[in-house]
This record gives sequence, structure tokens and C-alpha cells, in this order.
Amino acid sequence: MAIASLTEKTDGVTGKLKAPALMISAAPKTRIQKRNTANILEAALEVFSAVGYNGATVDGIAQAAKMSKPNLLYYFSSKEAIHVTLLEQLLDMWLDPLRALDADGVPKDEILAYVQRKLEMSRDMPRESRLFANEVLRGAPHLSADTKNALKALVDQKAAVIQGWVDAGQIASVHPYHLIFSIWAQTQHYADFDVQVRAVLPEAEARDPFPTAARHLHQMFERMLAL
Amino acid sequence: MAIASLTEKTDGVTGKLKAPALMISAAPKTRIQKRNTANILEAALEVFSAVGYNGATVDGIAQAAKMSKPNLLYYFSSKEAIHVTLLEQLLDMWLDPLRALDADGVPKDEILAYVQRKLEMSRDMPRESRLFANEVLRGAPHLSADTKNALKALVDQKAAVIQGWVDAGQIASVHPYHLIFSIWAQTQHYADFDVQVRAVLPEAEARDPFPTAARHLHQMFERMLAL
DNA sequence: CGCGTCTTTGACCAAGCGGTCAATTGGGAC
DNA sequence: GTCCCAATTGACCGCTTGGTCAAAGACGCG
Repeated sequence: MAIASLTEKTDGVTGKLKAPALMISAAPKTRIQKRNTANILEAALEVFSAVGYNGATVDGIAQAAKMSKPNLLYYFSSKEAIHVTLLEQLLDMWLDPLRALDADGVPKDEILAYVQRKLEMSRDMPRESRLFANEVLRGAPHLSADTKNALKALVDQKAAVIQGWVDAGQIASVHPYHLIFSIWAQTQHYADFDVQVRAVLPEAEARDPFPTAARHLHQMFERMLAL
Repeated sequence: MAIASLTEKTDGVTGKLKAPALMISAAPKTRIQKRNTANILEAALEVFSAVGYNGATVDGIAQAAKMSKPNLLYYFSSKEAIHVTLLEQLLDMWLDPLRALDADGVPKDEILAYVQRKLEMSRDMPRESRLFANEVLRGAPHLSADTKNALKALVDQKAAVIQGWVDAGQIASVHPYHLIFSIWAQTQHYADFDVQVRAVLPEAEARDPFPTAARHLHQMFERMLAL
């Protein structure tokens, strides 16, 4: 899975396949492998989300994972491989709130609940949010075509659900795709631009912007969807 | 925790002044200086917005500006200096749409016009948008306290205007700061995450997402502000 | 215990990086 | 022209980076 994506264009790196140290093709086997790969990915999330892909160093990730650089390279053949694995692995979880949007539920409640779940993810998983923000900002060079297609397929499906609700007159007439963009943009804003949000907000609110943000977004989308 | 060591060593932006090659304290003097500094900043905008601060190389910027690396360093003492200058210089223009929000205008029209201006900036100046997105994402290490204060002051002022409109019953009761965040998030989304927007949108719309985005955002904020 | 495999690491390397410097070229005022 | 300063650059430096390698250590199993 992750192998194919290593053929990205990055630089003039020739796409040689050279059988790296440990090709964890499937799931890790031994307990040590499982523990170490998990540690590495956790450390990599911490580092990548803080300083971006280019700002991160293999040695920095290794230190954060409390291991030596060569040992880290024993589990992942390259810095890029860590990043790719991390992205692919986390994207699935990242899309869970959208997957949970139920075509058989009450339309407005479903969308409002999605907004809240997404906002909670920004609050509880800001590192993941920034990881994706960084990647997309750069043009998503480490996301495979498969992954992009899977993302598009999911959005298409849910947009069709929303369009169905519109056609059935159950919510106001909205553009389904742009509605989804609105939800993504506004919720992820509180994670990705956290520094700015806190710098601009009055002190009392800056301590925790999320309660008021939740009310604001609830109000915004409720009005948007009202008939 | 380990984060502290990861955050790149942002040597004081204003830290040491060591009298580099050319300290352009005020405005450039000669015509050549003016042309070259402009070329460099244009090239730097192109490069920084494409690959981020850490991904950019001084040599890359120099090549984009069609000059040698030492020559570039003759005008700017360091890579960081270019970035700082660029940010400070562009932030002013970037905030123009918000400055134009007129306390004496028709409230709803003023806000809706602000949304449209901001969306136009995302369409016409995506590089600037990504530059700031990159900077804020990393915690704004290159924005001076002065700049942050100026930004906060402007937002405070305009938030007060909006609050005044709310209190006067001229628009619906909204949280002024979060309203501004909503505008920023949704408009800048189309510049910063352009790749994702186009990847997800159906082909016809992906060619130019802005017309439908404009309608969607107009509808959204009109409903949000309606009494 | 012995032994093969998995795991770990210090030492190392080539490439790329930001930045310097001495030396050369260019341009404009007289 | 000539003179002086602005502008330009090839060569270079020290450091960091991603990645390699051979050898040492730990583990599990008969």
C-alpha cells in the first residue's frame, strides 16, 4: 500500500527500488515491532504537525520516539515513508465524522451533529488537523491517487445524501459540496490557526475558544439549513 | 516537553543586528535596488508560498529572481529577513478588505461585501494567502509582536463595530469575533486548500469553484445575519 | 547451554544548506 | 576618460541533513 506512493516526484530522485531495511508489508509482527512503529508514528505526528514535513528531521523524530536514528530507519525506510504511512493511516480516522453522517437520520440534526463532531476533532486532535493542513497546503504531494479517490468517493456519496435532503425539501437549498467545505474550513480553522484565534480573541475567550465556537457554528448552520 | 526542542530555533527575529551587507533601513534608494528588492520579494513569495519557509532555499529564491545567491544576500541579510519583510509588507494589503468595513454603511451589506472582497482575494492572491497560512500554521514565529498587536487592534475595532450593529438590532445576534473567523476560514479555504477543493468538486465546477462559492457564501452569511 | 534471527547503534558519507569573502564588473557624475 | 561606489559573482566554509553499514547486543527456542 505505502510502497506505491514512494514513487512521488519529490526531486529528481530516481525511482529505484532497493529493498530497504524492513519492509513491513502487512502489519507488524513481533511485539517490539508493534511498539516501535507505534512510537515512531506518534513521534512523527508530533514533529510533522509542529514544524511541517520539510522542517522535520529524521533525527528529531527519532529523539521524540526515544530511539536512535538508524534504529528508526530500520523500521521505516525513509522520512517520506513515515510521512506517507502517517497520512494514510490517519486519514481514515479523520473522515469518520463524515462517514457517520446518516442518510436515514433527521437531516438538520445529522448535519449539525457532524459540525459538532468535526469541531471536537479540532479540539481533541489538533495535531492531525495540522498534519493534513500542511500536506494539502503544499499540494498533497504525499497522498496517493487511491487515497484521493477514496476521499472524493466519500464526499460524493455524502453530497448526494445532502442533495437528496434538499430535493425532498427537508433542508434549505444549499450547495452540498460547498456546505461541506464550509464545515471543514470553519471547524479546522480552530485547530490549524489556533495561534491566531487565541491571539485575536479577548483574553477570557482565548483560554478556550471552543465553547463559544460551538455555539456560533451551531447558530450559523442551523440558520443556513432552516427552511 | 519534547516540543520545545523540536520547534525550530527561531533566533530572535529582531535579535542581533550585525550590520549585514546592505541594511535597507528605509526605502531602497537607487533604481537598481528598487528593482532588485522587488524582484526578490516577488520570487520569494512564489517560492515560500509553494514550499513553505523550511522547504524554500535561498538559492531557489535567487534563481526565481534571476540572480545569483550572493547577490540576493547583498540585498537581504538572510533568508529569514526576506520572509519577515515579505510578511510585514503583505499583511498590510491583506487586511485592506477588513479595514474597508464601514461603520457608517448598511450593516448587512457591509459584511456581505467584506465576504466578497475576501473571496476575491483568495481567487486573485492565493500565494499571499498560502504564505500567511503557512506562517500561522507554524505558530507565527516570524511575525513581530507589533504586527500581531496591530492585527488584534484592527479586529477589535471592527468587532466592536459589528457588536454595535447587533446591539442596535440591525443584524442578528452574532459573536463578532467568531463571525470574522468564519469569514476568514471559509474564504481562505478556497486559496489555501485549493488542491483539495478542486479534487473533490465535480469536474465542471472544479475548473472554477469561485462563482458557486460566492453564491454559497452570500447565502450563508445573509441567512446568518438576517433578523 | 548454543545458535540463528531480530534489534540497536556508533561511525561514517555524500549532498545540500545558509552564509561569507575577496575580487571583478558596471554605472554614473565630473 | 577617470574615479568611486554600487552591484555582482565564483569559490569557499562549516554545519546539518537523509541515509548507509558493519558490528555489537538482545531475544527466543531447541
